[in-house]
Formats: sequence, structure tokens, C-alpha cells
Amino acid sequence: MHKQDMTIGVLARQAGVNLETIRYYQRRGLLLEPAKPLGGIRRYSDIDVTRIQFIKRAQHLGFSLEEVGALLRLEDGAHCTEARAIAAEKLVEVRKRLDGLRGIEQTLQTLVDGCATQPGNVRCPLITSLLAN
Amino acid sequence: MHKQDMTIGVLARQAGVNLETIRYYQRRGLLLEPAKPLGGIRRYSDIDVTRIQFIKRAQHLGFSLEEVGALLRLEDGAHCTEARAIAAEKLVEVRKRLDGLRGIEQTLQTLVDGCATQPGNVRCPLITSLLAN
DNA sequence: ATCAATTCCGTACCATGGTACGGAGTCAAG
DNA sequence: CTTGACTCCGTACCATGGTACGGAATTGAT
Repeated sequence: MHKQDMTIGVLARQAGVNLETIRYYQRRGLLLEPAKPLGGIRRYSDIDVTRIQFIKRAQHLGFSLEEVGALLRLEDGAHCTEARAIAAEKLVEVRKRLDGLRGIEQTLQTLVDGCATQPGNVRCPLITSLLAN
Repeated sequence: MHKQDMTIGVLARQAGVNLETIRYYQRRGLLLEPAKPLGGIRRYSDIDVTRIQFIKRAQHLGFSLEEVGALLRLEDGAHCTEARAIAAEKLVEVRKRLDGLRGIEQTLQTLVDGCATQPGNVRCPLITSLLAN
């Protein structure tokens, strides 16, 4: 089985996060606090490493910690439909953000180009465009 | 000339922002506080409306308020090269974010598809993938 | 002259995702 | 059996971009 052998500092190094981040996740309810052996020091297992990496992976996919919490509650893998719904919703969000960013990219590109091709222009097209009504 | 006629509440409505946002921008140094007529009420002009809209437009292009401040210091339009440099840097940033988001979109799409095509699967591919080392 | 609406100003609070600090307790090595 | 490293725990603080609150002063309208 999983040996309950790591202290929180070792867990932090194993999982590649700040120690305080682990405590923060515990406070947020994303990570279980192991029982404390009577006035002693809590011990963690590789299950906790996996769980922290789950959180980090999900975050990188754009999930907020609250959403990660929802996913973790489905961690047994027996709620495929629910998990899929959460991910599908996130996918819609990501695509919206992509569209927005693409527009911004276009606009910025146009503005930068406008500036570049106006040597000695007194009115900077970029600034002008931001000021224009 | 520009009549100095609006109160801050009117300015907020004209510019389409919360009144407190204007005060916040003043504290941040993005907006000048007009001189107060001896124990009276400050007045604003359409120049201030334009400036607030400048800030909002720049924000929508992904500039932080600090970067907006840098742009506003070039507001006379006589520093095209500097403005262009700031915008070009932002463009690089936006493209990086676009790349990241595109990867996320792909991953999410794959995960959602995997979930959809596994009816009655006990192990949800999405969860499994987040857990996998 | 009075009354409601608005302004002024300082300060506190919101969300998000952490990071830091400080005192007390515990553990392992020498 | 002491020392240094680490843990525990509560609380405060960080950045970012605002929003809210409350008492005092002022304004515009009646």
C-alpha cells in the first residue's frame, strides 16, 4: 500500500509546489489533512502528490480552484457524464477567450504596423486610435 | 474650448464606468483630479471622458493599468516609437497566451471526446488523464 | 430656508491564488 | 540533552482592479 511517510516539506518538494500552497489547498478543502498523531507531525503519502498534480494539471487547463474541487469530487472516475459536462463548459469558455484574444491580436498588429509605417509622424496612430471616439 | 461642466457622477455616466472607478483611477495617477474651487465640487470636461475611454480601450487590448499609465504618458502622440515598442511587446504576450490557449483547447477537446465515446465506462478518461503521472 | 441628492474623503472590503511571519512544539543527530 | 531543522497554527500580507460605506459638506430645487 501507500506508505504514509512524507512530512509536508517533503510533499511540497515532491509535488513541486510551495509548502504554503499545500496548507492553502487544505484550507480550501482540496486536500485532506491527515490525522495528527497526538501532538506530533502529520504524514503524507504519494496519493497526496498525485492529488496536487491533478490540481496543477487542471489549473493549467484553465479550471479555477473551485472547479478543480468539483472535479476532485468526481475523482473515483465513476461520474463520466458529470466530468464531461464540466469540461465541455470549460471548452466553450476557452473558445470564447480564444476569439477575444484573436481580435485583440489583429487590432494590436494593425496598430503596430501603423506606427511602423509612419516615420516622422507627429500623431502616433496607436495613440490616436486609443483616443478616438 | 472644453467647458469644465460635469460633476463626477455625470462623468461616470458619460464614460460608462462606476463613479468609484474614476476615483480609483485618480488615486492610481491615471486621471488628473481637477482643482477644487475652494470647498466646492470638482468639475470635469469631455477631455476626461476621452481619457477614461482611452483607458478602457487599452484595457480591452490586454494592457494592465500600469501599462495604460505608460501609454498615457505618451498621449501627445509625439512618441510613436515608444508607443509602438509597448504595443509590440504586448502583441508578443498576446500571441503567447493564444498559443497556450490553443493547446488547452486541444487537450480539453480530446478529453471531452474521450468521455463521450465511452458509455458505461467505469474509469472516466478525463479524470484518469488528470490523475495520470 | 429647507430637503434630497450629490460630492468629498478616508478607509475597508471583494475575489483569486497564493506567500510570509512568528511563536510554540517536536524530531533527529551528535 | 542540546541544537538546528522542521512542523503546526493562526493570522497578516501580496497583486490586480475595482466596489462599498459612512459622515460631513455642498448644491440645486422648491
